[in-house]
Amino acid sequence: MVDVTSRRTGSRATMKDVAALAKVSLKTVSRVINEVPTVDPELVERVRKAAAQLRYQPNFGASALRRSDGRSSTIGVLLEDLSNPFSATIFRAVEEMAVSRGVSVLGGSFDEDPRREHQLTMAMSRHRVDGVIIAPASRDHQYLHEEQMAGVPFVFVDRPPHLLDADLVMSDSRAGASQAVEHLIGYGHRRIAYVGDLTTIFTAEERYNGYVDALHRAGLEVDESLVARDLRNIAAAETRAGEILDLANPPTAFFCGQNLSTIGAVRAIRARGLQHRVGLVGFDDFPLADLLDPGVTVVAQDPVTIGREAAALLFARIDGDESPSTRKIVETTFLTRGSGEIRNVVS
Amino acid sequence: MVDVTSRRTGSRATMKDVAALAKVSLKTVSRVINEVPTVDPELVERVRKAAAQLRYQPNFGASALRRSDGRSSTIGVLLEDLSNPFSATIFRAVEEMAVSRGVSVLGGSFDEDPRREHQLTMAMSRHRVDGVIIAPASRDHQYLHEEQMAGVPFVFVDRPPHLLDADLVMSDSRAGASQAVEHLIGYGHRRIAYVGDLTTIFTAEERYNGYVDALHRAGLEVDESLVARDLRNIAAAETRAGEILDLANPPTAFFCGQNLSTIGAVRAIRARGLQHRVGLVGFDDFPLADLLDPGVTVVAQDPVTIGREAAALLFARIDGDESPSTRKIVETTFLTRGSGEIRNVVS
DNA sequence: CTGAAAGCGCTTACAG
DNA sequence: CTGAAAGCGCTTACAG
Repeated sequence: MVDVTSRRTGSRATMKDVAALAKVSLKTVSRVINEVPTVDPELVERVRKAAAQLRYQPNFGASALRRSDGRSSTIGVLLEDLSNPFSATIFRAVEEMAVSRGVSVLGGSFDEDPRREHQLTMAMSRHRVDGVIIAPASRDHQYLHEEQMAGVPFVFVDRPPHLLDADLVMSDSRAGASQAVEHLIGYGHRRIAYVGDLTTIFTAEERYNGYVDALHRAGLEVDESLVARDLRNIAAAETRAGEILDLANPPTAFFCGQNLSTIGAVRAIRARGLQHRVGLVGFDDFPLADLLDPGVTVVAQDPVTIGREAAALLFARIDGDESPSTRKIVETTFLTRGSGEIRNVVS
Repeated sequence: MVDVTSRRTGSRATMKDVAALAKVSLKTVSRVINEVPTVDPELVERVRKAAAQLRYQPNFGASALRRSDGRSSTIGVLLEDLSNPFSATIFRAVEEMAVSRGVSVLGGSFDEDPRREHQLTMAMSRHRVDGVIIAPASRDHQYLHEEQMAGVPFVFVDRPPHLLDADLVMSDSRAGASQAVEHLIGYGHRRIAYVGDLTTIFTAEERYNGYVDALHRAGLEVDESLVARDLRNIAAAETRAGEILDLANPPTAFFCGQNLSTIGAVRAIRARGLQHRVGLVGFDDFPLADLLDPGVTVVAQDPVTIGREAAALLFARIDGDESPSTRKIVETTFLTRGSGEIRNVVS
């Protein structure tokens, strides 16, 4: 049985304790723990036994403090919102690569708040992380230059660095958005609404630009009454999409710049029973999009690849890669499921 | 403009540097950084200025190494799968409380692999985290007793500790499952299938038990041909649910023990066009469940409250609360949306 | 209110 | 192949 009365003693075995038990020097214990090959096998055995007996766990912090490379075996992954499937999938992809290297991951969410970005990156600095993967909320990243100078690599995901030289992995938002809108135009739509995220977000801006590009290329004007931006969440998107649907001259289709915007628009459309009459294409896929009626046509991003590529870049930098910074574009995939293939029969 | 050529110098200001610039002792800098009130305001000002000028960031690792409480300002949050909305929501709830205390969060996913649980908890130990919130994959947690003895509190979420005395926050799976099955029985169903997660998972077991309880209370027997367990993902659940639907004597309703199982069953039912004829209630809510046709009736858990309560407990323990361990049950909510209110017209 | 010395647990740099 | 000394950046325990 377990002794459940004694909650804590506060003691932890150190290398010194292991050395004493194994009757070797502290330095020999250090060699064994760090798997330095030039140690007498018999001593290795003694140290291993003593370490196991004392349940010795090395102290990463103490180790990092003294070692020349200062490695903490920790990285930071700071994204928009870890409970959004896009961020969560990137996080998991990074986590897999980190675990395989024995590296732990500090996670954080910005919720589009630049102050929180500063707060969390500062925390990463204080923890002396070996590197950071970041989807920034702010639009000025000069302040991270200090960290880079101190040897901490940054890999940006989903949004590019501004006034900072750093690696980047993201989707081609503008092209993907254009493709989506052209698809709707191809189905006869001329009045296409736009519902999107905060305009401070680079990708939201790009997706709006892609929407405008496609309209212009088709000789169509942007009708401001059909444009709803700066929508932070599903509820806001639903409300604004509803208002647009209730216009005297409503749109025949929607392009939505982000997964929460899409879900909000879907709700507004369904609330009015228009889901089989109003076209819809969303940017970024989401779970169950194919199970709705109609299925939701989307420009799917590939967050697994984004996360993997970002992690691969980060660990290469941590391992000493000093080559010029990279800008990696991950392909989007157009998934037709029904909502984007509703032909306009009005005009 | 930013100098983007120099990638790193490797240098970081230390307290010593700040002390030299401010012309005070190292100890005075330490006092200012730690906001000890008894420092001459003029010296505080000088130190603050010097620290800002040198972009000084305290080294948490070095601080933790020397301080008597050994605090690293880090906690671990180890869950089943951070990309599942249930885990992700718990993580975010914990993150909020941690950020407000200036604590960073190490995140990890077990994917129901006990070896990974050992690996990640060992990593937490090496990072000397101040506490851990854990939804364990293993069924024997004696090995964590060492950590507890060293003063690291553990709060279990979703699954209870076994052979270990620790706090717990979870839903009442058995009661919630019973309620769901009784609901289906109330709509005239007698042949109710069960589709659920790995039997090694405590909650999966409990939800199955709740299913059996409800059947027995209604005088019904468990028909093994209608029971599908140990399903790890949506695809497996879909396949098995489909096989059950294709039986010569199929069920008239499903109870599903977890969100991925539910989604798999929904897919199988829809693939056969039976969504308005076969009843369905799932355990654990998921995004868009209300937008499906019919909406999916669920026993909703409250991961926000689970996360908050777990974090509150953990931080209380970190702050020295030595009271006996707590077992906190968070209420589930029954959400009727249509799929569970399909009346059995067959028998 | 301020500071010089010692030491947290480990790795480095060196000597044997 | 092994070990004694010094030091990473900070806080403690103490003296003034």
